[in-house]
Amino acid sequence: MSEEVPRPAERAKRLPRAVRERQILDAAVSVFSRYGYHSASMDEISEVAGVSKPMIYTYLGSKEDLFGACIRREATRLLEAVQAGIKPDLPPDMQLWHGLRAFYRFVADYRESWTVLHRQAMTVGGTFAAEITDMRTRAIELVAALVVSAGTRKGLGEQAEFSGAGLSAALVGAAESLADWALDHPDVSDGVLASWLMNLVWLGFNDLVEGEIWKPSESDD
Amino acid sequence: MSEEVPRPAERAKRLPRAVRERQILDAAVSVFSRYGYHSASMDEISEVAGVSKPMIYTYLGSKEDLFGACIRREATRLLEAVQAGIKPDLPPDMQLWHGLRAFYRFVADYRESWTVLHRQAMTVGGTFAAEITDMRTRAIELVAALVVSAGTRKGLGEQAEFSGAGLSAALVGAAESLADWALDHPDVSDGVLASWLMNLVWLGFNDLVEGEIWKPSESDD
DNA sequence: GCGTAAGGCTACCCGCGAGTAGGTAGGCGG
DNA sequence: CCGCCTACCTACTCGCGGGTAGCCTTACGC
Repeated sequence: MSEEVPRPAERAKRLPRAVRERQILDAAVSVFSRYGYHSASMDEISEVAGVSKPMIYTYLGSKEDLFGACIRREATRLLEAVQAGIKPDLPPDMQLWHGLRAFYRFVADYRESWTVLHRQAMTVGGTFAAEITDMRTRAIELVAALVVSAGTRKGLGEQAEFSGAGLSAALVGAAESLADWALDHPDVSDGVLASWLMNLVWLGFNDLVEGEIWKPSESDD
Repeated sequence: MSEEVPRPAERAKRLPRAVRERQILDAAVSVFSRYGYHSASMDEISEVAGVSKPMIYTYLGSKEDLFGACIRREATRLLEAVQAGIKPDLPPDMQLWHGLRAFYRFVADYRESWTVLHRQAMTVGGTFAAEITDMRTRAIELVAALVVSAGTRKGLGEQAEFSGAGLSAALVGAAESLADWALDHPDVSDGVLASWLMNLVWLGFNDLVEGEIWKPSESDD
């Protein structure tokens, strides 16, 4: 049988480093998103990647390094996706709406990325939690800027700024939570999700800005 | 020195089982809340509890059992705290407000409990995640019932019910996120937190119910 | 006082998984 | 056609931490 088998590329061999790194990161994100940082084993990641364990260590370093690389890649993706969706010269509510749509589109398209970023990254003590918290803080501040901008534009200054940070934190949490909910309801489009949130909070903001506030009907307790 | 030391309870010894179980659970909640399930070691828990490791195993079983016991105790505490705060014969918005206040009071008083329930319980694959998700779902359904009740009371039926589940998920997420935010701002009282949320969402709901809806100003894209 | 059961401990086992040593193979310059 | 560098693997080490075997000791009943 001197005939050479004509398909030597079934299990692709001898690929350039960049390609392998991509494969490894893809596998790592997938495994981390399913099991979380601690329960994920390097053996399983290497298996999913179709690569042996030492490859991972030579290319991406330790488990923590690998996880960091995942986090950073997915965070960048998310950030770029949202920024690409925003049109900076629109009024605040439209900016928020477009940002939300882009966000939900991203979550739907890359659910593993979202899971790793949102759920798993907090479970690794130390650096990554801080990094994620930082990203989240920036998102909150961005939203707060929109809200305050809308507030001052309408003339209400002090109160909007005071409660702005808390409200924005709440809004970001609402958006995240709705994203998780949407994972179980894939038939609901990103436009509908964004609209729900806008209806929920923006009308609330609007009323606040107009000076209408809710307060307990009787001041018992 | 035949004189007996009158305070034999400095390093208390030979305590009844119920007391030890309490100490162990307290220590476990504290350690789990700091490090998460996987990174927490039984050795550290035993050290914090002031008790040796075998005690934990004889009294509370395996690590997973111990964590389960923590989750269940803290969940019960939270549930009872919120239920104690609710007055069932008030109108929906007041019920929600009282529930929120009780919730934020609990989070402030037992921040470790909250951390374990909210952050760490999801990181243990399987049963506990399901249990927590279940609790959360019940909370969402409860809120949804309030919202729909307020909606139908005002005459709007179909639309409120349709988006009710998603909106409630968002609201619960907002409440949780604001709870996390409040952990870093202990000077903000539970009443203020609850009021912020009410202003944010209830006014939004109100507008929805009244038929006023937000929509993108121009239907580009 | 003295048996006995319940409270409590020290000192160990052992599997799992992160990380590595050292060797093989295939392509490319010369 | 030959060396050699780089892609790549098999097969190991080793420490951490969950879990346990077996022993000590104090209080209390009789």
